[in-house]
Amino acid sequence: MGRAPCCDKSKVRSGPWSPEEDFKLISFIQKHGHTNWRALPKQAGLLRCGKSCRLRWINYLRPDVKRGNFTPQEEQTIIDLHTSIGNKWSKIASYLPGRTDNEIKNVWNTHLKKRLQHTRKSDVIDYEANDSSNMDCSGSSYSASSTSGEINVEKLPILDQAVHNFEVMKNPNEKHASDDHSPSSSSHASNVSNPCPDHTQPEEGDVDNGEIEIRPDPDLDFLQVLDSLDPLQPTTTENNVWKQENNFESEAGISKWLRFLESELGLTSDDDCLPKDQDSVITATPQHTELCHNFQTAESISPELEYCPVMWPCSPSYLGI
DNA sequence: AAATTGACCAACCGCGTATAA
DNA sequence: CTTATACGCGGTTGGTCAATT
Repeated sequence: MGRAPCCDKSKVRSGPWSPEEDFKLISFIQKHGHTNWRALPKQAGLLRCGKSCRLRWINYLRPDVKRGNFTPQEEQTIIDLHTSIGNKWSKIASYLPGRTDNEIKNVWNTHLKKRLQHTRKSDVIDYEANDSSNMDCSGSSYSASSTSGEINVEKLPILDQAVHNFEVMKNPNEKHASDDHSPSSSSHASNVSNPCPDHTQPEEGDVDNGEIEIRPDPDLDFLQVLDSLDPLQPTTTENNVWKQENNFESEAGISKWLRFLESELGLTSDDDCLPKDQDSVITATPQHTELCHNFQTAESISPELEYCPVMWPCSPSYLGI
């Protein structure tokens, strides 16, 4: 006799999430939070099981989730912690703010494990060739020190290494004893107030004079719009100026942004939601206006899309900080 | 150009555990 | 204390896309 299924599989959808489903989930959690995952799908009007909703939220939709490539410091932290505690992905994730256990697990299985296996083989070859005492690092000798410019923390106890790496991530601007300025860590220097990798950074081919190319794609995923508008994400020089002008470093500034976002997306139905004083007015860049237009076009294509025009909660407790 | 292979990652599955009744 | 329920975690799968043959 097997375990009872968590939900009636015949009545729920599975597979990749559509933008509409994402939108419904975000809207619901914005408004009501997530106290009961099992009841959430029904209340939110989603044909998904609660587990699926939870996973989608935690791994992808959560506002503080960090996307983009892992930094060498993050990879080193994963390696060190895995050496110490094994496949405790959620525990490892707790040392990497914004990273999910699923993402870390994927990175380990697809990149780091293979890299370590390769490095271990190299170590054996080196050992046999040199017949020297290069094995006294007992287990951590295979750390990714082969990458030039890595922090040389192999001499530290494993957990101390992890803590060290964590501190480096938290304070990328701070000078650490063995830090260098390898190209791989240049993102830190350019993102002083936000150590997150810049996944909104235009890639080669998308750039024209340093500006993001606005694609007139009516199906533009609304999350891309949100990302592009997010003042917490480092983007272009123009956006940085925009962020400074609007004081987005403060909670009041973020609140202003959210009001602006609602207004631009046409989510406010009356003047009550609009800024009352001049201090709350945000100046939009042309690309923000364009992106919002794209979203509205996409929304008109999916009329069943239902959005709750509520403020995105910004409190640390909501963000799980 | 078509077929195959491999890498990547989002999502699913089932088990262990915490908690409320 | 026992049982039922829900959540969280770790292992695994399957779809997509790019590289290779």
